[in-house]
Amino acid sequence: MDELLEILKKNQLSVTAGRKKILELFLNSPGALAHADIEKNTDAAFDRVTVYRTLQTFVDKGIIHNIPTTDNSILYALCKDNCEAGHHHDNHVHFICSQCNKTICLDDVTVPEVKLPRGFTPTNTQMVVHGICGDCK
Amino acid sequence: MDELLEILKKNQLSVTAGRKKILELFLNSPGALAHADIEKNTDAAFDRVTVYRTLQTFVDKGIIHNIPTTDNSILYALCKDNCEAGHHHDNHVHFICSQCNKTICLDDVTVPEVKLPRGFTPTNTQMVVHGICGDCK
DNA sequence: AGTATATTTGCAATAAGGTTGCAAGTTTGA
DNA sequence: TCAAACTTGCAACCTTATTGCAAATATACT
Repeated sequence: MDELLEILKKNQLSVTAGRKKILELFLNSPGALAHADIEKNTDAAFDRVTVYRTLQTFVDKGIIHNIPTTDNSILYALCKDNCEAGHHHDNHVHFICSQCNKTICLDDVTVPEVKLPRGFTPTNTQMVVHGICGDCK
Repeated sequence: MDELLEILKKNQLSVTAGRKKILELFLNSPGALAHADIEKNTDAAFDRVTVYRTLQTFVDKGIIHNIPTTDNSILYALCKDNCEAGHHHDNHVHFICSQCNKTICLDDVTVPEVKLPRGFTPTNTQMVVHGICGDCK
């Protein structure tokens, strides 16, 4: 069975053209995508609202997760491991290239633990590294 | 001399009511502030545009830095150390409390180094820990 | 202190990003 | 194939952010 369909089925989502296309974009992208990237890559075939709702649905189901950014934008990337709804395992480091501006999931680089001051209880840690990626060097 | 004035002078900024008030807010806040927080705490005495421009000026001068967030908002916090324009040293961890929603600079917790895959050159790393802070426990 | 220059502010208009309600269109499963 | 459930697109709306320009303010100088 096609990987696309498999993912949608597994998450009990009905299969629509929009969801297939957007999920395909994520599967073919090495890094993260913003709402704007998706609109661009679909030639505006889908309504803005549909894209927003599809992304939200995917986040809710644990298919994608979002990445913190300093500028006012939301980036989304595939959850590589077995994320389930409401229970993510995206404990890898994200890399943002200052040159090409791409965001890449470093799936093999795990976020290290840090010792927090007394009283603080961590539940989830995110790490974003800025720099120059291999392609831009 | 007043700390407020000292900071503004040191950065060659003319001293205005807005800049004084906004800088004062940061000096009195244990954590990060969003644009909205500032508007709220100044009783809208200053135009929205002025607040945006003041924040941008402070970032440019290295007085404050911004913190990456997952939701679509920009948070700003004071640079504690000797940041200069274009050259920041905010290598500490940020903590966001899931309960009270405050963002706190953990000035004593340094961002650890991570080993990146071949080809990647880091320039700056940010780390955000989500969890429950001491006050909310 | 008074004044000229440079800087900053506020307003209005505009743009960008995101959300909601609802009717029409699709998908699913019997 | 058909009905129920879900998804989409449209329109309207809201929030957040940016820009140009004239009025107001701060600074530096005499």
